[in-house]
Amino acid sequence: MKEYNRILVTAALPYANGPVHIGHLAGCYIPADIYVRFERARKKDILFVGGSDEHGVPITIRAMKEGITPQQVVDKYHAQIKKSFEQMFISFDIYSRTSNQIHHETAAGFFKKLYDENIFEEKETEQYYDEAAKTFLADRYITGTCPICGNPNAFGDQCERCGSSLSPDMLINPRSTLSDAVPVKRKTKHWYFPLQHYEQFLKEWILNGHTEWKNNVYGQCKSWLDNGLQPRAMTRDSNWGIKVPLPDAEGKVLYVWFDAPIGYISATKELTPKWADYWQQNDTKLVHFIGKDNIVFHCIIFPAMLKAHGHYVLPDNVPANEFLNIEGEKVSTSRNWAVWVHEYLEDFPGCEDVLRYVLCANAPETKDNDFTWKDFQDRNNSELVSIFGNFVNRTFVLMHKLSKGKVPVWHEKIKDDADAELIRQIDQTRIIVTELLETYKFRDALYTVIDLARKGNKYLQDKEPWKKAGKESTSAEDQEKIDNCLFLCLQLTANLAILINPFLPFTAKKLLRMMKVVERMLDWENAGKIDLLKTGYSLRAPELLFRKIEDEEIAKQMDKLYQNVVKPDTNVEAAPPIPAKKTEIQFPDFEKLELRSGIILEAEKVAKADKLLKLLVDMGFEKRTIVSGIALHFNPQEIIGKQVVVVANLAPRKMKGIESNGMILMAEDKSGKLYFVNPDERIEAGSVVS
RNA sequence: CGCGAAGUAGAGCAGCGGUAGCUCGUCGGGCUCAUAACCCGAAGGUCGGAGGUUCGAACCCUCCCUUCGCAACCA
Repeated sequence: MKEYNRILVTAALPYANGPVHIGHLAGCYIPADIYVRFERARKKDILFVGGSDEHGVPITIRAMKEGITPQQVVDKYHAQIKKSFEQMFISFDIYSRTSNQIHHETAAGFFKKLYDENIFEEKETEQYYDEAAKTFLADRYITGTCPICGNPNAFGDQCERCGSSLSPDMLINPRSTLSDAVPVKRKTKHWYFPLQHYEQFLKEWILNGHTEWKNNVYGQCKSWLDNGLQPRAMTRDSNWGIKVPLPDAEGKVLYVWFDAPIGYISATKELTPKWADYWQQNDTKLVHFIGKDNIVFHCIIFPAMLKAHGHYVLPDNVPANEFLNIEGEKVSTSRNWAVWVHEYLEDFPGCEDVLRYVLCANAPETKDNDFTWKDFQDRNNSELVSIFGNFVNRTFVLMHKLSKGKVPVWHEKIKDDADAELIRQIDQTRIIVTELLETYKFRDALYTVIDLARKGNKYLQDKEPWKKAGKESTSAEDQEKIDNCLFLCLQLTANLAILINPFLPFTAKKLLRMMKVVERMLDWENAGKIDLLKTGYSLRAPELLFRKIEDEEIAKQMDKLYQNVVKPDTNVEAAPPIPAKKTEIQFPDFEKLELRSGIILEAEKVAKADKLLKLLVDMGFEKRTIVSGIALHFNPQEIIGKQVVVVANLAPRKMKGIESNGMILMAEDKSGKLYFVNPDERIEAGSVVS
């Protein structure tokens, strides 16, 4: 393994378009923080940088909707997010923001260098433009009728009803979601980053060089690399973002995924004049903590950018987590199906570590996991309170009862097998936890620490010091046994403080206070030692580390979750009265349509497509193949012989490799059920409809 | 459509060719210094489904199903 002399840790930049929820914490901030605290305790030279991602179209749209400026939007959420992280003790060395001057300069400079070296390809394309909102439209902001299933509210990139991926050109009657205007095509120029030139390099670096990366990360990278990389536009038409630093680039900004990862660099610059050591010295270990949706940007695009720029180090690892669901359903900020961190902090003051614990113990490290309030309560009450907290508490209570509140003497001569085994376990735990943390297995590491407390409980139970002390007067021999037992339990408590510190820093602090020792004791090199608390040292009275969480509190949270959720809104589906919204047309426009009646002769499902039926329709003068997205509504057998109306002069289109020559007219009710449109009596196939 | 990841007891996970296991939870018993730990015992699984390879499959192969992610939002 490579020797590193310094470590740079980044956590994904949260988008300053809303508050953070527990999925964000579980995804990358808690794992990153655990790792950083661990390495700091090992006295490594390590920096932890992060910040808010404050550019991109959704912010401008939110600003428009709320009638404020984009800057006001990001100011509000940046402050809120930063505060949530601080309160959760996420120990960033700097939490910056991409709207900073220094970031604008850094990102623009990065772009300019690539431009000057002729790395970009300039391309002019036609894109939809909203003349009312005076802006180019991202695919997502164009809606229209889905050509596959007829959903009138399909988006330019995807139809959410039938799941087909689309491009804006495929939409029938496209409209802008911003102004409802009919978008027009306009020419626009953009700068493309030729990812394909870095394909060989990336293959070598990742597929051969980083086989240790997590399955989900490695698999995703392999998939991209095997499919071949394409040039990717690194600029956008917008006025909110980092201006493209070229003379002929009015109204152009950097693509957010070009700008955001450079934010890691800018934040480091802002933090320290020695930033270049962390980014440009080969002996730096760069680690990106992210969620799975971000894998491609951190493993493919950003490294390719860094490589193109030159001089920069590439990530040593990208331990991406999967997603956290809540009560069985995926987090949705728009439906308000989320547990917001700022609300948790209000509802459970002093329980920051409980959330840190639960989100780590149940972290989505290998697959999507589920957060439930019941699980939250159980883990708190049985693991934190009953096992960890209880061990510490009974140790302290016994120490005050049986050893006058002081660390007792250790009598080496009567050390027995149980003592030796406990000492061995303490050191063993240190070794295992160290290795697990080094390999980003935080869930297992945390379990191992809790398990040590469990072993402590067992040791105490087996020794039963309270029994020996129960008599009128305790014999000297018994007192020595009590001394040894409590001595080891206290040393174990000190070790627990060190080992739990990366995970539960508030708890570690409390333990320090109870033991009246300084923060330095938490240095990782002290783990495994059994002379951390000196004989004769008097300790404070125990304070409870954790409190029980009652059923009512959980019930309250469940109510809150279910009451505040935005019901799948029929508004969104039905609100825009589509027919009224279409622009008026002239008779010649209508005349262009050739509508004819036909009769379905054959119908069969199209293989490997859920929604498509392949139909053979008798048009009188000919028989035509038409592919129609109605398979979810009709069985092939029952529609044979059905009379239909066909748009006969629609340009042919291939679907699933079958050429479709026309379109069957269907009517749809509010529930989405489809009905054939046809003459109310049988007429000759091919008859003109007008 | 395709690609990637995942699907093992109520929950969370391990096992990845040789009798299905761990933690929590549930039920019964013992013990009691403590925010009821610890000990003993029990219930609970056709290891997503169907085929195949093998003396033997949770594990290897094939097909299928479900969930999540996937290049202009998103941990």
